[in-house]
Formats: sequence, C-alpha cells, structure tokens
Amino acid sequence: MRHIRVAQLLSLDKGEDNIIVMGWVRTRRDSKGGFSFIEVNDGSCLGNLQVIADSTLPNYQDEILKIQTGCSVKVTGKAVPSPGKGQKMELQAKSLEVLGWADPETFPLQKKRHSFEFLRTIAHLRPRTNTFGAIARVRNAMSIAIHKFFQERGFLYIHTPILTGSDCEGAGDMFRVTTFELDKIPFKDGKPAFEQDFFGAPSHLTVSGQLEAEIYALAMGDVYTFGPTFRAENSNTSRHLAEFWMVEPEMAFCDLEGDIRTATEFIKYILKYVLENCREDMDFFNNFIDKTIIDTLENIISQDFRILTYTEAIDILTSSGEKFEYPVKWGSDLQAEHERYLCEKRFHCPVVLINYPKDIKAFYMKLNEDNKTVRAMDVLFPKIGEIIGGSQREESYELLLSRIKEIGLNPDDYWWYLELRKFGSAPHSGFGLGFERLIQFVTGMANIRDVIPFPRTPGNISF
RNA sequence: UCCCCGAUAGCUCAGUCGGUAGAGCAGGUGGCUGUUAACCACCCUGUCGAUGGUUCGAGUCCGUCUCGGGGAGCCA
Repeated sequence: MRHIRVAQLLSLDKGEDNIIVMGWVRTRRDSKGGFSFIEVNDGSCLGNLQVIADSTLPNYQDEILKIQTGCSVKVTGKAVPSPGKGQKMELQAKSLEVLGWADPETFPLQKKRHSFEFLRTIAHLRPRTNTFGAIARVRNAMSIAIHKFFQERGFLYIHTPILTGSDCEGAGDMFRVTTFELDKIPFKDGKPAFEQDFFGAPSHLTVSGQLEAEIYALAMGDVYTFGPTFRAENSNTSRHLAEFWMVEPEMAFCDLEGDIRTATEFIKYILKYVLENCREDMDFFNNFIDKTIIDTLENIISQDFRILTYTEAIDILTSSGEKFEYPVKWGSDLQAEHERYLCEKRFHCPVVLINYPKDIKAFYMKLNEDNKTVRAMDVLFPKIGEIIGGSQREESYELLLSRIKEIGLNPDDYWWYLELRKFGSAPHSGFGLGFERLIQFVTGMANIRDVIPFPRTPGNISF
C-alpha cells in the first residue's frame, strides 16, 4: 500500500495497484449501471481524482450513496488509465472510507461558483475551492522563487524584528504593542508610563525591516528580508492590508542603477518561475479570472521596463493632452491616474520612475547633485500601481544628519542608523516589494484580500 | 477617512406605479445515464441588513446606523 497525492497519481504513466488516496469530495455522480463517480481533491493540484466506487463495495448503500461535497475520504484501490474523457487516470476503489461527513444542508460550499465576498466570510473553508487552492499553490511557488532568486545570487536571508522600539520609521501609522491592562494604564505627568511597560519604551509592530536590513548589508554585502509588515492606516481599498508580506533586499556597494537592475530581474524571475511551475493553476486563472493574464506575464518577461526620471514623467503628462482630475505639477506626488496613464496608455509596460523631488520622499534617500531630487525608484505596474518602492540610501553622515534635522526628526532616535555612516560607510541601495500585490498581478485577482489566506483590514480580524 | 453603488431563500439574483415576495442553483424524493458545472420531473426554503419616520398600507419613499463593493487618499 502506498499513500500518494492526487497530483502524483494523475501523472502516473501506467496503472498501479494498492494505492491509497485521501482528500475531500468535490462532487459525486451516480450511475444506475451500479457504481458512482466521486471526485476527490487533496490540494496537491487543481485537478480532481475521479474515483470509481462499485455498488459491490460493502458500504455502498449505507455510506457511499450519501457522500456529498465536502466529505473527507480515504480510498484504497487501483490506479488505471481512464476510459472516459476529461482525465488520464482514475482510481478503481477497493475500499472507500468516509473519514468526516459534511452535512449538505449546512455545508456552505456548493459545486457552483460563489462570490469572493461570500467566500471571505468563510475563510476557514475557502481553501477548498478551485480558486483559493490555486492561489495557495501560486503563493507558495512565488515564496520559493523569491528565496531561489536571492540565494542563487549570494544574498543572505536576514530576519529583522517584528517588534520595534522605533516609532519613527516614517512609513505610516503603526500598531502599538503593550502588556498594559488597557483599563488601568499607569500614567505619569499625564502620559502613559512607558518605562513600566514590557520593553520599558513605546513599542510597535514593524512597518519595514529596511533600517535593520541596512545594518546587515553594511556587514554581509547583499541581504534580504521576507516577512510580515504592519500598517495601521485606515485604508479601505482592494490593494491594502493591515498585515502584509514584504520582500526587502538591501545591497552594499550598489547604486540606483544596480537597484533597478536587481528589481527588474527579480520580477521577471518570479513571473517566469510561476509560468514554468504552476502551469495548471495559471491556465485556470487565465480561463476564469483574467483571459489575458498569461499573455500579460509573458509580455513583461520579454519586455524592457521603461525607465524615466520624475521630471521626464511630468513633461510627458503635461504635454499628453490628457484630461486629469488632479493637476500635474513638478514637486507634487503623482496620482493614481497619472501612474495609470504612463503604464497603461503611454508605454504599455511597467515603468520605473527615478529621481523624485526630495520633499515627497523619505529622509534616507540619497540626494542628487541638483540638491532638489533624490535617488528614488518606484516600479509602477499596470492595474495595481506602485509595486516596488526603493532607493539608493544616503551614505554621507553630514547629509543624512541635516536631512533628519530638516524634516524635524530627532537625530537621537537614529543614533545607530547615523553611526552606520560614521564607521565604514558605503554606497548601498535597496527596495521593498509588496508580496500580495505581486500575487494579485500574477493571478489577476482583483482584491488583495483574496490572495492572502487570512486578510487583516480595518474592522476585520476574524479567523 | 471622503465620494458613488449595494444589502431580498443556504448561494447568485429579479421584484414594475407603494397593495405582505419570485427564478436559477443548492437541498429532499423519484427517474435516467462511463458520468464529469451531468440531465428530467416533483417538493421544501424568507426577521426583505438594523432602526426610526411618511402612509390606510413600505422589500419599494425619507432619515440614521451597520456591513459589503467600486473609486479616491495614504502606501507596498
């Protein structure tokens, strides 16, 4: 007896006896010829295994005829080439044991299509659907591809902290972490007495591992982080989560051009990996979610990304003749409609925008010689907008210090970050990529809440 | 957080001019078939999101709230 997964069984090139398969029933069809077809899925692949259960099985009348969508079963039998259409192999059951029943009156999943909104309310059951099974497999493959890409290039995987004492990372509102009883917080001089809290200081969930990654880049060379990130912003969109996963490479002795090269190669590598390793799931997305998704991915792999300076982008937008709701002006941030015009209408490919005005970018970005712009880079994708944000970092102690003061931050809070520029400073660059946004792009899924198993958004922490 | 749209059977939705609700799917029963989103017939299914108001009468009109969707902002 050999327990194998459905994916393995379906790819057998000849029959094999004494096989055990375990999984969940998707549908049952009875033949009055004296047997039933039972389709079993075990998550190993999109396709179901067709099990043939003959009426001579001892529990045929009592159990097998009562099997419904959702039951878990253990099937022992012989894998044989299927005489029917639609599958190469099938399993002739010698025994079929129901491990867990699913009352059809109350089991919420049906054989028909459900809305994603409904499935979100049953996140404990939605991975048993075709779409969410496919997403889980693609998400897994993309995670592996991320590690493969960096490991093949000698990057070191760094675990940066989830809990942070720096409340000034500057990338948005943070979740507070405390062990205080909320109804009896100790106060001192009208403020919470943080010195009595667990860490003895105000503490938060991280909004980025970048600053810590820089520490390791300036010791190990090329490093990357890949982990959860938290933003307490009240964002209610199809592209935002309060908890999401971010990939953040950081490279020593690397300038903005090297940063762009890595980002471009990285994205293409991931897309290629998914197309090569998740063909069945990608065909599914292409058929049922977005009819152009495979073409789109193949196009992006074969195309060069368009690199433009912020100033060039402003010129293109102002001379485009296009009517925008928000005016285009040098010095103000580009709106979603502007980014969409560049990607979708003008260049029909991903666009890399560089050299943004310093006032609309973070303090740690390296100042250009013009003293007005910084060595920033945003990678803009059609439909989903900004997917990567990165920059060459300011490596000059004096310039970084004056930038920190200029925007009103306290240099004491950044003492260790500043010291990196004092002792053996070196040019270095990095970027952050929103993992779920890339999954959205790869699968064609419209809502980011459907590409993470358990989405956290304002007002939603169930499951 | 702002703008727009929506909430009706387990699911997906229709519901006209204000007159106490319907279809498909699912489920049940029977039939049929190496079937494969199976098919055919019959049967069952409702706090019309919550709350207040207008009205003889509200799923329908008005106010408030909750939740969801699309867009915007913030960003990845």
